[in-house]
Amino acid sequence: MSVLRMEAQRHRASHSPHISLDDQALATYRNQVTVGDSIALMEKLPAGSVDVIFADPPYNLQLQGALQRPDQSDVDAVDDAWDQFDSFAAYDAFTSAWLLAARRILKPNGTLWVIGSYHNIFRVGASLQDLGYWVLNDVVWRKTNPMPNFKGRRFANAHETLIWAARSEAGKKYTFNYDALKAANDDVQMRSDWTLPICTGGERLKDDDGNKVHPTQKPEALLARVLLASTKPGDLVLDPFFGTGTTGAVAKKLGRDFIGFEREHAYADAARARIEAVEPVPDAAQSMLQGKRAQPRVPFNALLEAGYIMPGEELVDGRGRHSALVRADGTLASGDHEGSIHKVGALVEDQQACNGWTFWHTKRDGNLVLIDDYRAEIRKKAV
Amino acid sequence: MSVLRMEAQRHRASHSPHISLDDQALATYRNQVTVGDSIALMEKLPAGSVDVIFADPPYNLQLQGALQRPDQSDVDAVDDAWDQFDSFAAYDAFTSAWLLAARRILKPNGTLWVIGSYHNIFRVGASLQDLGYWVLNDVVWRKTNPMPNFKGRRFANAHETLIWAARSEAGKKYTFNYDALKAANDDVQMRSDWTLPICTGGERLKDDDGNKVHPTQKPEALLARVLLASTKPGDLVLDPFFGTGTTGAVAKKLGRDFIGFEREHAYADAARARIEAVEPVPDAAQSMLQGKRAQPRVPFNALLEAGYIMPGEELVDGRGRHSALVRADGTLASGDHEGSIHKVGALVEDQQACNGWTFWHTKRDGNLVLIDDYRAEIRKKAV
DNA sequence: ACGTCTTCTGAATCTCGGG
DNA sequence: GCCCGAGATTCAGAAGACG
Repeated sequence: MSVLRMEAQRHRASHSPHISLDDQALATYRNQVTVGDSIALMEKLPAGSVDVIFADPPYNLQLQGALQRPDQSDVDAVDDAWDQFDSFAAYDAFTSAWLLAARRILKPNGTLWVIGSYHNIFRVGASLQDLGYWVLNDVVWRKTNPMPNFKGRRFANAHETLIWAARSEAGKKYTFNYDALKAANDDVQMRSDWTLPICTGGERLKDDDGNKVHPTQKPEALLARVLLASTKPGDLVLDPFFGTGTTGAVAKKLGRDFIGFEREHAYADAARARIEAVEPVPDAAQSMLQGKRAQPRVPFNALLEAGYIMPGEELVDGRGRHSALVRADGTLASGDHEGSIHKVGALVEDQQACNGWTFWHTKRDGNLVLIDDYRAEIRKKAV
Repeated sequence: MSVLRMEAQRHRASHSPHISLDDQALATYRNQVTVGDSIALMEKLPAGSVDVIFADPPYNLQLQGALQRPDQSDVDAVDDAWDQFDSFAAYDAFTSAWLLAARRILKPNGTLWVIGSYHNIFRVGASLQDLGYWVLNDVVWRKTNPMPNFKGRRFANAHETLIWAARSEAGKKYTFNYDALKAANDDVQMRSDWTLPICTGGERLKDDDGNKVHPTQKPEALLARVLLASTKPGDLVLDPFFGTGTTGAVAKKLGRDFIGFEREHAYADAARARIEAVEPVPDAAQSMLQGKRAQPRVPFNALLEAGYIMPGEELVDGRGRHSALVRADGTLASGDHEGSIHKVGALVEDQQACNGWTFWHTKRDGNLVLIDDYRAEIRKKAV
């Protein structure tokens, strides 16, 4: 919505006797960032007035002590007060309350998005099902550059989960721009897993000291997919945990209206300044949707999983001077040496490094087959 | 476990008075597929007897007999909110019941895997958190070849979610083969998103008419990753919803023991035949890459005792910025600082911590030799 | 200007054995 | 259960430093 349209609407709302109280309430908050408690503010909005709600609620991370990287530097933890809850019960009560308030103001065919991690997303998902929302998809945001697991005790937490739900099972006429998404995705229908980098670089809001303004700012590309998938131009999008306003910035860029509720003045101020600077671009949709088509990484264990190589098989180098046993865990063993295809290659050759892909071969019908050839085949299939 | 070992164990269990009742119960079910109700069967197993549980529970709310109302009446397929809540409640009761039974038989440091989709995974996740399980990761199985969304009204459902949880927050010594996974993944740590094809082709069990035996047979590669990540060879893995026995087939192939519980005779029969045909990988290929944490500890003193380092000698760091005197008692002294190789390393570097093994060097013929190299030699001899 | 090397950082429930 | 001390642990990408 243009600034002119915004002004005109607010003018009507406050001056015309023909405008209902409901419309006035909506106009008060439309394209504004309002500081306050989300639930109390949502209760001021008329029922059935919002097309889409995007919510990035506190995750209830329950972090224990400090965490250090292997180089001894400190990890900047999300230790803010707003993420602290006494118990799962307290978190559930909070979750049900805001989901209930959100449901009242959603249009009958409106949809809700919530993002979370394993700390909270099961609570959120169960709550919204209990309240009558109808899950349409869970969507996985795969991070290209997640924070690693520094202590090597778990899988690297490389994704977050979004739930996309209709207001109710009856709300079957929700907006889903299937064809636009498909066209932007090289004519393949959009899947439930989205591969996107986290928010860094120039997009990340920093204060004067160079510190990040918000600990969990989401990338605009993520919000762009959400809005382009589930809203039409001119639709009204509410974000009850507005933070630094990624939802508002993307909404403005894509010609959608937004309502932002945020408890912290500092975040709200940053969001206002940020959105003010956003220029709506007519063709933003196309550019924002294009995902990167990186060559998929195929690790050695994919060859075992695909059946190209069997555990217990022997690999040899091109000149037949070295051999190694393929173990079921996807590692090699050769004499005293064990490790990845690269490490064992380096060890048997007594070199610092070795590209195992172009070093090791299988024996097939008396011929040597480079394992890199299998990788190429897997890549071909994976597209 | 070999067939011979299996037979021997069952023989002992039934004939020797020295075998406890608990051991007898375990031996009865070990490497067997047992038909019956999972919960009732789990209650027959001794507490704390299972290393890992993998569960692929039913989630179809309407069609499962287990999900009848308490009065045995069928849940009606009407879609009003009350009935929805009713069926969720029934599903939650079922979920809590099997998760509780599973938790009793898990070893204190055992872990649980559950796989599901957005229909049920939020219920499962919330339930297991409520019961005291401690979530370690949620893992996303990205399907390379998912079924498309035919109606074009949602995103293609291209993934399923696994939850990996410890029995409790206290169970910190769960098995996680970090180093093996990393080596098999081209020396990059394994992430929480796994890209694998669905179960098709020759792996998919078909009946005589060419129809698939089980509607949701999981790929063996998925189970292989689960077991390679969280079990050791010889561990005992329970699958309470065994289906056509992917868990058992992979367990046998990788040298793990399994217990399979399945309600349907047809699935159990198919699973038995399938597992019977499985050939375990050779023993040598079953051994897994062990990381540094698994290696025996070598005190610094051992280097002095073995004559690699002499008391009175000087150690230096790699960049030649610090030096320390080796004292006869195996401690270092550097300026005002004294203590272990680690403590003095940290003190001279003004860091919180330091791995002395990879910090200090001896000077030999003008070259620096890392003291960790001496440790490696001692470890090699100790074998 | 250009390429290379170094430094920094991101929603994180992040060690383990012995006394 | 607690406390203490040994010693193990990171990937991608942006930005800055340096030659």
